[in-house]
Amino acid sequence: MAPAASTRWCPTPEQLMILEELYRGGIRTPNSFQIQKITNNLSLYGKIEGKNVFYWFQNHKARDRQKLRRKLLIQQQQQQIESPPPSFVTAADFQQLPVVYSQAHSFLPQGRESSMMGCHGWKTMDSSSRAEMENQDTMYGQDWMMINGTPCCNRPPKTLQLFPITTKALKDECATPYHHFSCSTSTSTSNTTN
Amino acid sequence: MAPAASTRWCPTPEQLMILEELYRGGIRTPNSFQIQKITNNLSLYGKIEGKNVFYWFQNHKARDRQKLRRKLLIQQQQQQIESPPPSFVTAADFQQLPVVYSQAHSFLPQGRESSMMGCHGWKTMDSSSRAEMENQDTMYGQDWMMINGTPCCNRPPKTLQLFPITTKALKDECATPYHHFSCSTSTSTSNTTN
DNA sequence: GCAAATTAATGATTTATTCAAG
DNA sequence: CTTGAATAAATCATTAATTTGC
Repeated sequence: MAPAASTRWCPTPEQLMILEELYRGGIRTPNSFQIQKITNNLSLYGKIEGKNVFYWFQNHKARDRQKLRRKLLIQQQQQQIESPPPSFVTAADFQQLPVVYSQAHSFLPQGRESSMMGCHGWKTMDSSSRAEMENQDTMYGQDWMMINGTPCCNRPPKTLQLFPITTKALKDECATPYHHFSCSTSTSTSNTTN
Repeated sequence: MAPAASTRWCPTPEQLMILEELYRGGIRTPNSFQIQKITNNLSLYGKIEGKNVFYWFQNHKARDRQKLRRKLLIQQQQQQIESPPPSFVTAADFQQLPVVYSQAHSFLPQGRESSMMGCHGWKTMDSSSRAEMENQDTMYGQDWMMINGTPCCNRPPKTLQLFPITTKALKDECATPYHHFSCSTSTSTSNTTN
């Protein structure tokens, strides 16, 4: 019997160490280029794919936030113990550390995570790197795309041979995606009927 | 000045029609293969990328659910008007149309959307197609990956030339992803230190 | 010591929200 | 207002730690 290869990525200590350093360095939501590079580099230390890197940052960021939220909640509760609540609610109650994020975030300003971004270690970088990094953050990878909760590369869509007018055949094809799967990358982007 | 090409995908009527038919046909969360095929096919009718297809199904499904939820809420409210609430809660209250989905779904059985799946048009397909389709639903695309909320393809990670031991250079590289970006696809998957 | 049983971490997916173009 | 795009939160699922009884 085969070793039944592990179904999920298991980061090596080296990989983890580097990822954490990058995180501490301020990287939160790496774009396609960054992920590709990180993946390439980390592959020196063990098998790894881009999606592993993507998920790692996603999860790490989320669980950091979560940890912080809990901490704030506890602090809040502590405060409530120290100073018993007033007999009725005052405006001041809403100017304190505000409830749970999941309840409060709909009130937050503009930027999705403007308050979260860059609260770690930016200062440890020289300003030029930082500038480039921030520039990166406002860029979105436009040549990558996400699929099924799994992503995929944006190769110029290749037209299938024999695509029928009716959608019947398409449905069938989608039901049995194993057949007819070719991979040539001809650049026939002839349609711009947009 | 260039026409400043539209920043987001604008589906053509044909594309929309096909997507909707596929949706009615039961497709909800197409996997990588399906998305690739659909994309290829739809590209006959206008420019389109895989992520457009991905997002389309994502949004369509979500907004369908949303619509349904609202409908149920209204129904519920109607019922409350017709028959005024009992003086206290009875078991029967929990056997009726159950509150808002977002509140109720944590009580649902196993499958993530077992109740949601297949409530549209499965019966319009012959059983063999349906079987294949359902089989598909349990499969995950393993050769695609997601990036930045954008995905990317799983080319075997190519090791960079000159990757330093320290992460300093990696950080810099990630900050300036424009340089040193090469695209050869050598299959050097030599690491399995898992 | 050492497995089976529990629990904690964390990788992977899906769903809910939000932003913003048109 | 509708809807494409993107991100955050919630959830699932597997692996690692840890505990427990022997």
